[in-house]
Amino acid sequence: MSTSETRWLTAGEQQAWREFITACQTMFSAVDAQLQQGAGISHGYYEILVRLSEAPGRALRMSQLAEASTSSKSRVSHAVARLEERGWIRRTDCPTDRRGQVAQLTDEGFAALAAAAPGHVAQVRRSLIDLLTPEQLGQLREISLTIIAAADQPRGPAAGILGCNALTETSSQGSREPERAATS
Amino acid sequence: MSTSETRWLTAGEQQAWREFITACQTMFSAVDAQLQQGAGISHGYYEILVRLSEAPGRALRMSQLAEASTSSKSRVSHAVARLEERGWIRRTDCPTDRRGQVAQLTDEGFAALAAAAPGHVAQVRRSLIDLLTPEQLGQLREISLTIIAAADQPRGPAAGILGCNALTETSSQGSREPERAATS
DNA sequence: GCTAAGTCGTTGAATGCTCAATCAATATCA
DNA sequence: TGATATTGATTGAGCATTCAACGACTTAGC
Repeated sequence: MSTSETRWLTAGEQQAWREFITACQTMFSAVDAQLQQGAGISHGYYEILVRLSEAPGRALRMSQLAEASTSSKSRVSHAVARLEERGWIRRTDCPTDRRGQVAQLTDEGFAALAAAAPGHVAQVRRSLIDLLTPEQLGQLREISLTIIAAADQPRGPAAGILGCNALTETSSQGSREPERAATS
Repeated sequence: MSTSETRWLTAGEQQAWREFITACQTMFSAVDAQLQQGAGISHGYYEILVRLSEAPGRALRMSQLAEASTSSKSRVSHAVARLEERGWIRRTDCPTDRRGQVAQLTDEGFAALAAAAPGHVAQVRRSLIDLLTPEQLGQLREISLTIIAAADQPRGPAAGILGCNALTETSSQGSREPERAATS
């Protein structure tokens, strides 16, 4: 509700934003398509299987699984239900908390994951890793960590005198055409 | 079908990949949430409106709209149908090709976009632009363009002697545990 | 001109995600 | 202890996206 003037994106910022979106779209759709084709599974489901496979006993509480795969409880609940139908995951009652459920990767699930992994890794190389120099990979890591850190502590409007904008020059273009500033 | 050994990701590569995924998830979900809350619209739909707003006459053929928003014809078809129900887009027959349809942003649609833009831009700043130094923004652009370019010409297995992997050291860890190599 | 092939766009089914509502079990606290 | 709040997880409705199939039209080749 603040009355502050909108700081529209500069041309360069806008380009960066749009190119970034396009890159993500093409990359993730390629990864998704490969997994769908090679393993009949979406990337989201694949992540769930991976997190389980890495957990002790290949088992996790539903909440922990949700957190580990950075997704909602609801999503995990639905997904695990589907994966249970396939026989890749088994759900059991948690012994220490009678509200809880424990999702465990079955041997079939583990085998399916092991079968899917090589094709997926190859795709990840093709779509990202092998495209970048080691320097670029480091830069990307740095950028990713910055984004994640900012999301973890979403500081409100008052974040010190300079706020989080200290590094960027204000564009202050006045009121531009909405077309040019809508950013995507 | 090739019998080549899988080149698993190194620890650093794996970290980079996962952090990148997490960053994208958190960032896009924040952007999506803001748009949903502020304008009752998903980011995908917002993009469609933006592309139309930038087109001459605020109108585009369905196919061009699909291409401009890097999405499938089917998706655009469904989305435009929904946006037409809201009165934000109007569909008319194409005068030069009787198979074609032209989607045009209505005044209501343009007004809705103009109303949504400031909040969206602010969110994009908060979630990405203002978090990065100008150098980092440049690096991100470079990386994005590389990814996009690679997707445009998905060269087959034979891409010259060195292929596209010339820049990366082979990890060649033998057959690791599937858990450690599945990458997410 | 006529057929074959390709393009434009829509449709419906299947799948996955989000949101709000719900139930059951546990924590909190007076 | 008893009332209330909180947490763990599921459910179902609603919506977006994908995929394959289709109908309509156009283009290319002969």
